[in-house]
Amino acid sequence: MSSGRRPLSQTQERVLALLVAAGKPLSAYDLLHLLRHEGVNAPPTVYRALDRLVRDGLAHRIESLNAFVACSRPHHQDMASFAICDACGVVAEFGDGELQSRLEALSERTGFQAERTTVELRGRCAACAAHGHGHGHVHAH
Amino acid sequence: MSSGRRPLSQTQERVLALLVAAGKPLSAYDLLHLLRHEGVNAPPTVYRALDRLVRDGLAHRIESLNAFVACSRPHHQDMASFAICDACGVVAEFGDGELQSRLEALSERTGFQAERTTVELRGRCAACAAHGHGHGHVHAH
DNA sequence: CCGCAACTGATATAGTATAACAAAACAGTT
DNA sequence: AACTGTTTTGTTATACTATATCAGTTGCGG
Repeated sequence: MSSGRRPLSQTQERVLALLVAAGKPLSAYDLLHLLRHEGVNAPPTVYRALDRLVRDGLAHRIESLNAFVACSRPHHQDMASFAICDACGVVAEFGDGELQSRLEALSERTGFQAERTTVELRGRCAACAAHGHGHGHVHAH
Repeated sequence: MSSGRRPLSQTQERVLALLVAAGKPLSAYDLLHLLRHEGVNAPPTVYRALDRLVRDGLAHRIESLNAFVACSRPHHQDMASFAICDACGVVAEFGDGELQSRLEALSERTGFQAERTTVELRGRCAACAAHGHGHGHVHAH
């Protein structure tokens, strides 16, 4: 039996590196376009790399954006939550123990067995809220 | 100045009725197929009706499913959270004041101004967890 | 060497969502 | 009734997101 996980493949490394470099969520197709000149031409390749990264906790999927972001706390494997600024696109990842235990308490009460939890706040980060970026929107296109 | 909102249009009523009748999340295209024989032929019609229902708090979007569900507590307008059973497809909506104040406290601390909050638990409801529906999946297609 | 598991390539297709424009419905006002 | 602004709908086209499928490859343990 092999103890540790397999190392990341070339493609997986590249995708992770691009996510880290971006510092913001990228869609699978954003990644695909960035990888075109490196010989990656097909969506499945990107999705498969992302699957692996998400499974290993090195990246997260942001459901409300249909996009992916590098994990900023790869060594923690607790529940991750996200605050997403709709003005500048920055995502802050946070782990909130109290939030987590609150949700676990809810599981106890209701018998619901959670396997995956999504917590996403959409709004304006402190900088953008202060800055008069009151009504902007991020467009990737 | 008109005080109350406009009443729902025919299409909006129909979409809401279908969501209520389903008792589960439906995708926009599920709704579109159900409405074809009533003269609705185009995605935008459905999406526009859904926009209205979501704006008014009569329906919610489930981000992790790309689907929509009727609000089970239309008179509350506080934060809604969802527990989604991946075995039977049932969605339980709950409002959790403590969860909400926890997230508001986080806003205070960080200066992040949340406009919209998504909380979604994916897993198995009590019935399915007990029942040995340990590994099933819901497929609409 | 063999077999297994993971990864990739490639093509096709399915599923989700919006842009843009014209037309009609409706409420409130003059 | 005519005017105005807003909302809704119709319609066409398109963009964006994601997976199915099958064949081929690579790496590693037995």
